[in-house]
Amino acid sequence: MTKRKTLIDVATAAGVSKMTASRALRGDRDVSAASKERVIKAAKEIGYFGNNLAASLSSERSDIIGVVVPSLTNIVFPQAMSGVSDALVGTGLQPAFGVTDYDLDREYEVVGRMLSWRPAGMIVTGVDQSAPTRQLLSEAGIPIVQIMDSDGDAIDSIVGFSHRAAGTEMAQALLKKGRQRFGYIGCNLQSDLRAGRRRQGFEDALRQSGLNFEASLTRECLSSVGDGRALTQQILTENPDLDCIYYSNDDVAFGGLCYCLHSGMGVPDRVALSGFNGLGILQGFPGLIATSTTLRRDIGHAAADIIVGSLKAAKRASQTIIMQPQTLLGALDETP
Amino acid sequence: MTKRKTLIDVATAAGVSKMTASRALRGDRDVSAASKERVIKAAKEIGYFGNNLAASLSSERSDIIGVVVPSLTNIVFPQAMSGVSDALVGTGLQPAFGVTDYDLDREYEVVGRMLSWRPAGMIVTGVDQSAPTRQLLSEAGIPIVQIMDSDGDAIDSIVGFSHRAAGTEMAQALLKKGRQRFGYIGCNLQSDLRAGRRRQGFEDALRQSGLNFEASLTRECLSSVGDGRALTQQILTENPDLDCIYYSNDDVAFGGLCYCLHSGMGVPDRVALSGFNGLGILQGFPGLIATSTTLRRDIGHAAADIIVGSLKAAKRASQTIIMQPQTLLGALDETP
DNA sequence: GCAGGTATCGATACCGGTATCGATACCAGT
DNA sequence: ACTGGTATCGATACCGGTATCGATACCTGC
Repeated sequence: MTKRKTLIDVATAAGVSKMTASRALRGDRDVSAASKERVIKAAKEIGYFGNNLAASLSSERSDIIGVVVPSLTNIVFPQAMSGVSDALVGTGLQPAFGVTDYDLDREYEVVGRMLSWRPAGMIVTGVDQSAPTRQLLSEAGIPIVQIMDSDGDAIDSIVGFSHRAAGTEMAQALLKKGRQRFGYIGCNLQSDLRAGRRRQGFEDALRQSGLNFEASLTRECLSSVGDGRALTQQILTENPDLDCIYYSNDDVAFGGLCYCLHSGMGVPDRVALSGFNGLGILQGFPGLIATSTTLRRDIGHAAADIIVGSLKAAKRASQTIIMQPQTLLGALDETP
Repeated sequence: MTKRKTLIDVATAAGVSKMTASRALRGDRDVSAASKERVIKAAKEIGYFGNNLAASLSSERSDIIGVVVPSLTNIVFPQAMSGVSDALVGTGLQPAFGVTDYDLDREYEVVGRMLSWRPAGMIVTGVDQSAPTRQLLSEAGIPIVQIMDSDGDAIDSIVGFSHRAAGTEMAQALLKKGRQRFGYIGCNLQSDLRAGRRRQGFEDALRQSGLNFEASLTRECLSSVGDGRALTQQILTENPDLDCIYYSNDDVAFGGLCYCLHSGMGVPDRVALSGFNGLGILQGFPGLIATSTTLRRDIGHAAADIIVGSLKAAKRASQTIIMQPQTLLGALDETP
């Protein structure tokens, strides 16, 4: 490969100093229109693309926004990332994504490595960071936004909602519809603390009515839909009297719905199914699964906006934005 | 915020020069065990996390692997990213993801910006890059791997398969099962060139048997499952004689299955449905949709391995790995 | 005791940009 | 003609690390 082009090559080609070339390319002032044009033309001709490393090192700032998510295989996180990505288009900022696999030590590692690229801001998922991670973030001196969850202490800003409250609200809605015998099915609860909080919130509401889950199956899962189907078969076989099942999320609930449809069990009359997220998959059988719709894209978008805003304002303005999930009962709503 | 710690702070704290500190932290040779220990201890105490910008600028290399995908909302790409991410754990390399939204100009932009971080390697999706993008990549002097598609010219290495062949194979399998009246339903074909190639391959096989699609509905979609359901209703209403529908992918096909189950149409006896990817969602109704299973995670993993390997070997060894999809007919296989 | 080798360390020169400030040229106003 | 101001540009000093090479100390064998 040929040596990579540097700013000096551009400057030489344009017949100016590298400083003038630098200014011209960045649209800085103090450059005549004529030089500017010559430099830009020269840069294009020799195929110059700059070196962010040097630029950021020198200017003590980069245009990277670090985004840390626990998983890529749960579609809600890519959707949130998508919102971030969209919000940053045209701002000159660029997202960089990192994955933690729901592991707090990995998260520390990933955050540390990201910070060492001196990003302009960071977006991290959830509020359950370890103490060292929180310290890293809060000492970084850049805007930090925690997303997807508001059941905890803020490092700086938060865009999310209370999973606990979402669980409670869903339980209350189902109770109001006369459901009494509840089962719970969950996947990956070890690591997914937010799903655990939803369950807790749900349980709280049940207890307030003197009830509790009559059965509960939790398991580390691979295929959410397939496992949801299998676990639903198991729970309904072992507990044929259940009239409502709360799932850790929509994927698993949808698997349950597939089982019920396949075995001819009436949904939601005979047994009501309730998930979480309002995923697109539910459109396969509209209204049959009660869910809480969460605005993942909007959350990602809003988080990015906070960072863009506080970079422009050149000051940290911590804020907390709650994007309340909406409880949708679907067909269940039409029953008395 | 307090001034960020630099290597000099660590060196001072440990009572050595910054050069010795640098060597100690990187595990370089030429450092006594005693100094090494003191430096590492000092670094931990003052919370030093390095500055990748300076390190990479100076050493002319970074530990970033750039990964460019067209979309985050189509689950197959996050799955491939996941494979990359896994493969890089423990290698000291770090993935950085970029999104193009299926836009060739955005792709050029994203690739250019990534390259200006001087990554150690790049993984890009597909083989349909624009000429300028290809030039950027091939001149970067780093290992490049194109993934997910082998129907085109390689820049360097390729890990993928022929979508065209996959379409052909599926059509042949369905023809062999006696299907004769085919419909096609596709979402987002404008941008998803690979889905288009599958359709072409499928059509090729039909023509060889003197057949063709009797009906075809394509549309830019939002919710694949929901749109698949609606489009299937439409195509079957307008063409009640179809005995097989090929979809652009499994999501859309699954929506179609939901419609058929809901309206009591026998699948696959009355009408066979065929998708692509072997998604987990199919486990909701195992075997009812014929599909081609693609190894997204493995593709991502293999691509990352190629880069890791060629970095270790310090030479570019272009290779092409074909991970052939497997055509699964499911329940259809049990019909004569 | 001395030559030659090895282990350890630090001074110095970069890497490729940007910030800063001074130099130069040119203009208008008096 | 001279002064003061503005527009344009370049020399220089960094940013925070790493590569290189020379310096020093210590050890070994004869």
